[in-house]
Amino acid sequence: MHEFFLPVIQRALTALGITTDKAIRIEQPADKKFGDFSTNIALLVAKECRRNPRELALELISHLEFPADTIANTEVAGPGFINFYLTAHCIMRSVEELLLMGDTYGNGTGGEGKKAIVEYVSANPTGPLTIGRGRGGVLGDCIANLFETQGYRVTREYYFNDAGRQMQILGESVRFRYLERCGKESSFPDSHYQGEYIRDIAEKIFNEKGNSLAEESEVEFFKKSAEEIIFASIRKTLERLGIRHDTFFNEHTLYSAQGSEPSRNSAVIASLTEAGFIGTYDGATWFLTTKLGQEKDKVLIKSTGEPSYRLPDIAYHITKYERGFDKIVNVFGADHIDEYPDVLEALKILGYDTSRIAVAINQFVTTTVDGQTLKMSTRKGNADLLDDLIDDVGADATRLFFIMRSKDSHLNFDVELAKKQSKDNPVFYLQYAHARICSLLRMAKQENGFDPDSDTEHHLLQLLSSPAELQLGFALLDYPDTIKGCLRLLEPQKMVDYLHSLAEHFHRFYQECPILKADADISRARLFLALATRQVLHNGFRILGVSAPESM
RNA sequence: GUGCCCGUAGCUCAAUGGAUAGAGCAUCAGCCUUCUAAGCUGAGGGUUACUGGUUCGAGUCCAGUCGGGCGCACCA
Repeated sequence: MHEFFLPVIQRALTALGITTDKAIRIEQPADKKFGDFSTNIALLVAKECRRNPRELALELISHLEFPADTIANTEVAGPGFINFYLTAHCIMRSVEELLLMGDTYGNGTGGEGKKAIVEYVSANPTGPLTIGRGRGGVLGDCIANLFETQGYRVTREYYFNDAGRQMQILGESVRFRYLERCGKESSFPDSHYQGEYIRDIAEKIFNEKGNSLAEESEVEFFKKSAEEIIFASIRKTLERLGIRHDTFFNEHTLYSAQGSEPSRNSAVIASLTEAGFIGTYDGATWFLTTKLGQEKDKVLIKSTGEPSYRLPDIAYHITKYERGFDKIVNVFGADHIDEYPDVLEALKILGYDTSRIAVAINQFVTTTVDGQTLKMSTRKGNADLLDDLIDDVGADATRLFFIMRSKDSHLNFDVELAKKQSKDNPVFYLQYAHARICSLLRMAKQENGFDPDSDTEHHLLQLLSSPAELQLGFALLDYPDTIKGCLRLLEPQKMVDYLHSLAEHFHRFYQECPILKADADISRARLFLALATRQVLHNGFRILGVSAPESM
């Protein structure tokens, strides 16, 4: 609805000869007695105009010109708010349009012709996915979905490294377990991966190779096998949540020279050297971030000659620019919080427009079972596995629980609650609304021959006028703005809240307004309203990646 | 010590600088001979951790204090 009000208010301001750099904002008052929509523009500009805000608001009102039969009333209230009340006609007209748009309702055009990349999960294949990773995975997936609604061509990317030290340790861990399996003495180090899955991998190798590798001192085979097996399991887990990446970017490709061209890592060092931000001391090559006011310089190439993770990270981001992405979104957990500012600084120095980059950081997940908090660590092998959680509570609850809290808040995942097949579980409240509508439509077809595909007299909606009907209709109009709000903040949680409140409006409407038992025209009008609600629930569920059950 | 996040009802969490701080769960009281009661209606429950500041207006912004989480490697 923002698009509806903004130009009208802007014209009124111009008519009064007021220019301001303050953004006009349209908000929805919490309390309906302050209107369906409201603006504080008079309060904002009053000062610079040296005017009384109320008087200014009154004058503004007289210059507002809305299309016929859309605004029932405009008033000035409080210190100078301007409150607007929509007509029933306006609300139901919009619901009619919604029905015509169907699956595309809520979509925008802001991203047409643009490319976006969303990078998420990006776990190295050292072990099965943990619950903590799941939160970032679902968050990233939803963000990608949100960008698609605006017309962006979205690439979902997974960045990984199969060459670092952690992978080496992984290989060694498997080798130790394998030797144990062969009946040999092995002193498994505390520093290595303790998880049961290491034994499973060793077992698998033993079953295929017997003890033929017992004398093998090279760890390479064990590492490679482990990587393959673990990666397959990660992808399988993600698939269960409906998360599919388009591209898997191997960090190691940044290390090797391309024909006569130097490696991407070297190219970064060369450019940063040219810019004067590279120094060498203590046997290492440093990014001179102290020049940018930071406390310490950051190592780009270790004294061993290997790049630290920062260098390929910078090189990696350059590829995102070179691949032509207009919007670059990175999703990661709070433990990587210190990582990206250096990357941004380097990109800035190298002349890249870092305003294209948006970073979504999700805080940690603590899992509680029976009120007990579980602490996790992949290394120690006592991690909560994402797979186990999905087994326990199902994919829908897993996804919804991960995004029903703001990404900035520490998520308390109550496994007992998510497991409950009862109304305590918020997943059911949303899905129930959808199932209820489907059931209603089935019955309408059976008993009254109502068929949404051929029955298109949507104008009957104009017959509806009760508060429950209008409030539901009004809630439906919020959906497009909700998407935009989610995108602005990279925060799908707002969609969960919105859908919850939409479901609430529907249930109230359902309670108060007989649908199949009403007079023929009213009955059809209410069916259209229910149909529109189902459409919006359906569209919203698709963004969240939650299923829309037709019966429960 | 320092960087980032958080501190809001008994619990889990909302609230683009706006008007009387809201939901769910839990507690209590109502609503099914009627389209799915996995629902609806109502009640109680708050010094928004604390202290200052900015402004017409602060849970929100700024400074400080106190608590909790996560980082602070020549690991990723």
